[in-house]
Amino acid sequence: MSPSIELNKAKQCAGSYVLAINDTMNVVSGKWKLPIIGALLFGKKRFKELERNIPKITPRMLSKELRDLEMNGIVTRTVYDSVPVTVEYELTRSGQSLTKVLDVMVEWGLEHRENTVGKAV
Amino acid sequence: MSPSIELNKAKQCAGSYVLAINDTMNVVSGKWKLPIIGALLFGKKRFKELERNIPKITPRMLSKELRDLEMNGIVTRTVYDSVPVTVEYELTRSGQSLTKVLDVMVEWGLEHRENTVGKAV
DNA sequence: GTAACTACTATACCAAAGTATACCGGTATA
DNA sequence: TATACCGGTATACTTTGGTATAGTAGTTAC
Repeated sequence: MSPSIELNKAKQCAGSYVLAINDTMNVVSGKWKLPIIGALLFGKKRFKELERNIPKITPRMLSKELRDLEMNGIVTRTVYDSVPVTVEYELTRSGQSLTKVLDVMVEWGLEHRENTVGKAV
Repeated sequence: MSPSIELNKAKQCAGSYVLAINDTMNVVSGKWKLPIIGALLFGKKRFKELERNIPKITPRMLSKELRDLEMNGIVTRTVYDSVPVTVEYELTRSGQSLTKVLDVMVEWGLEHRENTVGKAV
């Protein structure tokens, strides 16, 4: 409940620091995980909805990444016994709390662009 | 100078939001960028020092990633006209400010582990 | 003169990540 | 009976990322 205390602990133990960063990296790395998480931030969605919402993704990748995210506790998969069966994907609390990470990423990205105006290429 | 205002602006414009996240992802993704940045957080270092500090990295990858990070404005490369020539790599202000991003990554990683105790595998 | 250090580069290879295309069984609609 | 939607899977391929191994040019120490 007190993240800054946990953070200080972690900083004193390089091992868990690295472990925690790797956990986070596993969730955000790859071409499609962030687009999928981004789509689900607007609410739960079905497979085909996600496929339509995320340009250029193939069902193979969508399926694979959803399984990955489910195993890592980022999304839940719920099968409804309707006809035809519908499957809904939803972010867990952990998944939703990724916005914290994304927010500082946006913040850093913007600052970085400001810091380097005209210097690139 | 007021990051939260910038952040809100970005949230209203999906385009720059995505752009900013991609900028950040480019800097942290890959197997070696974070280890290199991590090593440089303790102060500027020379090529061989980095090579010794980062287990298992090959000079090819170190060279490539340093060039990458330099082009992206994360590290500076300074050649000293000594004998033999020494080359020092140092984090830019942007590079140093990445700690903000890494800190929330650690924080989220730790929280996520707490949220999912015993649930994985 | 030969061994070792500096900061790399070159070539070839290998493995992971991602793409393309097709297909599956089931249900509903026309 | 044919077509289309649902939630995927199968197979094969390409592209990207990373590894392994060797070598470069210059300098210093023995």
